[in-house]
Amino acid sequence: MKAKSAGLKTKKARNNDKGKQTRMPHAERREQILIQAAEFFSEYGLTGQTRSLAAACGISQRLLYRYFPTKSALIAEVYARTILGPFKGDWLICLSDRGKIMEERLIVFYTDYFKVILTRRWLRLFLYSSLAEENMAPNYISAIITTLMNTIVQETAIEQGVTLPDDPVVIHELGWTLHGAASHLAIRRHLYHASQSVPVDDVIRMHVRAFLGGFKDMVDSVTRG
Amino acid sequence: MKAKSAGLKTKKARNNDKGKQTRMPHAERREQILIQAAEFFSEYGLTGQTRSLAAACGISQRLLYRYFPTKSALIAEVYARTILGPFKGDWLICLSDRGKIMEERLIVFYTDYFKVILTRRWLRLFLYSSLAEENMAPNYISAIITTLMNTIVQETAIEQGVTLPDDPVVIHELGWTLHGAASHLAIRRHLYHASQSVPVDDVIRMHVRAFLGGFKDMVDSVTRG
DNA sequence: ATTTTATGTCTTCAGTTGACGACAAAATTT
DNA sequence: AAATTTTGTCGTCAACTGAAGACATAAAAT
Repeated sequence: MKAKSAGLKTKKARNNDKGKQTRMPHAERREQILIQAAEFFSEYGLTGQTRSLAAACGISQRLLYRYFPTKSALIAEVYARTILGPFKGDWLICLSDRGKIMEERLIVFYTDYFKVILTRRWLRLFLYSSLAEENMAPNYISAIITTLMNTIVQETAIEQGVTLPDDPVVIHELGWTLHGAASHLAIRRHLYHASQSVPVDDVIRMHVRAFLGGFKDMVDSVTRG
Repeated sequence: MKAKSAGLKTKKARNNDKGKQTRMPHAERREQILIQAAEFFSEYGLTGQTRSLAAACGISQRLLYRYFPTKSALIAEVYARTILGPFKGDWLICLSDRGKIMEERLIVFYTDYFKVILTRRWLRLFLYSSLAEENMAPNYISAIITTLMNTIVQETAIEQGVTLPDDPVVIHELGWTLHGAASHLAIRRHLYHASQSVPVDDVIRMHVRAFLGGFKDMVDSVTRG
């Protein structure tokens, strides 16, 4: 059952499909494509076809190439926006605010982080990219995450009066305990479709308390062995 | 620079490429393809091409279709073997062995689990599958993981004299704290190429102690709120 | 030794896919 | 209003891709 020459509608006929086929200013159209592309590639992977993407945008496939020289150039820009864009600068400031107890800081931060970063779209795109290119993901975000981990672990250690080991890699690893838990919560919810019956905020609070409650034992574990 | 008609070697000539082109018994060849396919699809994703896979196997593309009716039938079998195959039945027994303290049981289990299940191959294949098909992964493993989580949380609660909430979903979620940490450790190491300088066993021990040390607080967190 | 069967390759096909030349029309400039 | 530029589409190309027909040959059965 092939479509054969069904694509013979006049331009007017096709315009009727969507109501308006108005000509868009450059920046606006580009924006629209980038937004659609983020959604599209995050769902279907980086191997998703340009024709499907164009259809999703309601434009011809050729038009994509007026705005981006190649498919991978488009993907690179989508990645830069979707993955790197949403990181907030003031997260670090909030995490270092000793006016509040660590539990509150962490709960606030991870609740926000989960909502802003760990969305379905972000996660899927991030995973697709990480799987496809060995060091696309890590190179870009490692600096941010490193700082984040350092701040969290250092602040927690200060609050609990714990002495940290010297090795920065170990400190990093300590922070990943909580960060990994949050990340993996997102993977479960967005990718594995785990039960959503327990509210995210509750689970995050649980993880934060487990982290703080187990922090001393954890540090002991790596300092003594 | 195209190969043009470079594929004109006689069969003998091609045989020399690999030394032996011996004819294999059915089961053996099938086995070889499945092993190569697991490696192949885990590296290049489920969209990896049958021609490349055949090349990796050192056989013609056509031959794949003698052993598997379609590409997706091959993938399904690879998935069943690689993802589901390596689960060990006696893990549950070890975890329930009250002759040992929980810390030891958990360390032994997760060290083994990391080595056996959370390999690069397993992880990548699992993620590719999860991304591609909404509920391929969860349906297959959910039963196993559920039992695992229940056992771990229940045994820990007994050892620590903690009363658990009734909601099975919450209990599930408690267990995922540790399980997610281990899984995410694997993601970091195998996918993001994080530093490997701290031995896996040490990190796992750290996570287990953090889990046990924070368990009471965590349960309090979900029972009170 | 001859027939049969299973293993394996070459070749081709129909549909896909990134990319682009050529053309049409709307918006802007002159 | 005419010329120019920009936005947009159609059609096509060459390489790719899953699948399968036709044929060759090694191993096993008769």
